[in-house]
Amino acid sequence: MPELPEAQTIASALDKAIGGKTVQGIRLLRRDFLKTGAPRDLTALAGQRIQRVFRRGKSVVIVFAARRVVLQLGMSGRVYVAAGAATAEPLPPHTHIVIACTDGAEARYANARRIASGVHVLAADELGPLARMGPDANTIGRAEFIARIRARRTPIKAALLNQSILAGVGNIYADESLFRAGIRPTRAVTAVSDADLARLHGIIGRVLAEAIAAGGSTIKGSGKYADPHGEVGGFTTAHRAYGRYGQPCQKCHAKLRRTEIGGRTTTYCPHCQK
DNA sequence: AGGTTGACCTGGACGC
DNA sequence: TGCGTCCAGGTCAACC
Repeated sequence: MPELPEAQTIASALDKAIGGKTVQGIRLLRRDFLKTGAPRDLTALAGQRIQRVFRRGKSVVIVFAARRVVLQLGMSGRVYVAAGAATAEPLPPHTHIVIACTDGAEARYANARRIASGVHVLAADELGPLARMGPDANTIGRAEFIARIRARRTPIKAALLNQSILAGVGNIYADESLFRAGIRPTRAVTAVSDADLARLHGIIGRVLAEAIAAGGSTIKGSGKYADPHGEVGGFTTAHRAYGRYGQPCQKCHAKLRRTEIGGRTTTYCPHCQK
């Protein structure tokens, strides 16, 4: 499930592969993935130059002079790049958009599931789904982080997952950050001190930075993530909480517990996380 | 208005 | 081996 580090890895690879290049043609293979804009808005990008590709929250944004194309990856979104002879290879399953550049490079957006996924073709000054996003979780300042979290009256984990408060944190990095901070995910924001929020802010920044450096996390099973070159994420082995319920805590050896917050499976250590 | 819940979707893991 | 069942979860809409 691509969260900020996985989206960052994809956006960086895509920027390197097609940034600055001119589009020869764009194919839309499955129309119902287009959430904003018309199919012809997309195909009309032929001949246009891709200025750059960047990440915002968990989304990948492809920038043209007069348009932006936002790829929401959802749970199972993947992007592949191919160049030269590789473009002759069959398209990966569930490929919905193919962007071919004049030099032969190709970017392919695939997505097996339609959950929380979609493509938005926006005007250059239009934000679309980006308008609802709070600041990126890896660059937000400490004071603003504390103020935005403080404004809520929910469990701390629900606040971290809320993209309008903070963009980019999903289930994996919420569980991992709260484990490292020793804060129980169910604890109300009102019961978390400023000092703990300040510490959590630093930990989230470090966890995301480490995950980006490792190329993200790959979870076995549905929507198995890999970067545009097929490399799986290296951060998975660093997981200490996510997906480890029933296994011993790596700090205290207590059995990790599972609960549910906002409909998401949540794993925590009943001893280390208060 | 903020908080919470459920729908959406389908591949893969797991059990018999 | 093959079938059935369950689980995963980001986003949005709807409701409280």
